[in-house]
Amino acid sequence: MSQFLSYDPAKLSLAETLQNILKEMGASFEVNDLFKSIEQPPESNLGDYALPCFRFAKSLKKNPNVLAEEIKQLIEKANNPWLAKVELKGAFLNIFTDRQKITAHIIPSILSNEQFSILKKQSGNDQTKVMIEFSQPNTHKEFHVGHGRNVCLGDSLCRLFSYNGYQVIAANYIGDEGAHIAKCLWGVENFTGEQLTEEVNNKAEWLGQRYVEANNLLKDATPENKVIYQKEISTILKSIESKSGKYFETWQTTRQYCLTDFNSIYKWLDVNFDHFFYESEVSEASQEIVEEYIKKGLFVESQGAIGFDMSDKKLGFFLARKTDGTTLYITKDLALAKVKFNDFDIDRSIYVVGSEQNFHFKQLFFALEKMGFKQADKCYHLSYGMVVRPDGKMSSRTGNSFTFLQLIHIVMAEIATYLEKYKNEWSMERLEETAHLLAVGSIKYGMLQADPSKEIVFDPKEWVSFEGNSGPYLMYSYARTQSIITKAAELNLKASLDHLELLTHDTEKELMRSLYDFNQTVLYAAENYRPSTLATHLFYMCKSYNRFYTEVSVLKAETPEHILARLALLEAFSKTLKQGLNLLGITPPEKM
RNA sequence: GGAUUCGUAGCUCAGUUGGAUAGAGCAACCCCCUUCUAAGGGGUAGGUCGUAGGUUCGACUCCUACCGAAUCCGCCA
Repeated sequence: MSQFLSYDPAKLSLAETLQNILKEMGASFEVNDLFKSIEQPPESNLGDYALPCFRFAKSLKKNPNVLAEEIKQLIEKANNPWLAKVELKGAFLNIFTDRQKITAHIIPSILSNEQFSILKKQSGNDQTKVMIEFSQPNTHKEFHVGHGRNVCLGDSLCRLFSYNGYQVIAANYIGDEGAHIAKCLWGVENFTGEQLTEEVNNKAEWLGQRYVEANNLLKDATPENKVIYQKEISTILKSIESKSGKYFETWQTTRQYCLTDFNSIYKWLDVNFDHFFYESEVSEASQEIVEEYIKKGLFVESQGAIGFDMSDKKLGFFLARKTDGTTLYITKDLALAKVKFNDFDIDRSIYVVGSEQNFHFKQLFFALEKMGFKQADKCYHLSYGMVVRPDGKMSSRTGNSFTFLQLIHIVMAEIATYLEKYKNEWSMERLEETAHLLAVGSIKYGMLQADPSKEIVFDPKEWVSFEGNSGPYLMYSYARTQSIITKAAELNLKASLDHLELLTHDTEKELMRSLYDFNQTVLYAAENYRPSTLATHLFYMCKSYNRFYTEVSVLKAETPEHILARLALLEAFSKTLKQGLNLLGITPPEKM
């Protein structure tokens, strides 16, 4: 188990030394536990690690300040090769690592790529199969920026889990059935404008508009008309669900239009799925589940409908079948979960779904538990906040939303202006390629740098401002490394590990520390389902790099040895940044 | 009415699971391109961490109450 901590060998070694010291004193602590209680001082000049001694003082019944002094002396006596100096400040011990040893460890480890497989090899996660379900768009509706956030989050999560050694199945669950589609097709039937043909661009958007109109028509209808309309819609829904009749055919073609549109967005975003589930696939199974659990007595009749009374758990009533005999979204989720557990043999199931469905998942997971699924407690709902407009919420029902394609166009326009400086130098193809990479990186970073649980206020003006903490800033930092590396190659200069002891500048030490902490951050990001912590770390890493860039010169360094050592650091940074961006789903261009 | 989440600089947000003097980015003001890409770097200014209690060596972080916001609470997904 303590092997798993070897992504930070210095801290692990310190924890082991500490364990021996405390044992001598008569207190027994696990290495793991001690490892966790070693912190980072508030400022880097205070040291590399900090150890508050209060808890040890408590269990040894000693004065914390006195104990800290005792521990300090024993650490010094232990002669741990990773450690250089210990300073005492109240009950805090500030510990300085041996710079040379850290440098000699981290740079070669990164350059050989070993650093990037430590977690995969040593985490012991390789026997755990995780299914991450995300995106879940509804057909016959536009794909708006909120859906975009979901895709970016889910994709990054897949990459993070994979990096940490898990077997990952990226799953999509398409909502291709249900009342909203019946409404949409009803809207299509009542629509007199330009019809949907092969030539229409963004067919999902066209259908989404019909859906909005249908909703408005229903809302404004007289009570008598409303009854008629509802009946018509219900007829359409039944035709779709029974997979027969004229509406079934319309459903098939329009559904396919939407799937094609979605796939082109996934392709643009460089997001891949291992498996697609469809709501229409599980509707029959969901009916069977209702039957099965009526027999088992879990589901009961109530007000003409069927469901599961959870009011004693403050979860209200789980509605499984409507009075008209059709099932609901949540019923299909029961059937889908069963397929996931039984057919895919997964150990963990993660659902990336918006926070407005928190209650839905509480009901769902509780139902699964009571239905006897052992994996129910291995289900996790990664809830994320909505993307809202500065003037309020977005809703595809009212049409008050920003589509993802609109976002792409806004960002692309801004990037085109920036890339004009290469207009005469680059081919059209290269310009387009670079613009694409920059747009994807800008959007993904924007979606991921915020804590998932919080709302994102989507202000188009903010999103095209590419300064400071933004995707382009990180990609620009990467491009700056490539520029130097290319020039070095032209001069026949090769990074060398022979002079690493020359890396003593403040900015070099700061950058090194940031590289050293990379794996710790990635581990944390996956365990907490928070790509945002990785995004923040990468930002600080680039901040260090850009300071390094302005304060010291690589190619015009003091001595030839300095050039070679700095090239090694530069390459290590470049590789780490590229790996980190990859975990966010971002591929930086080599030049921008 | 109940449940969940949230409230940190003018704005947008970090804050390593309870640690030391609360940090960034925008916006404002002032510096730095004959020097590896200025989408960069440095600096100034900006704070009663929603409010009031509690828990302890120590609270932005945990507990309670209140104020405010968002979402959800049976025939939508």
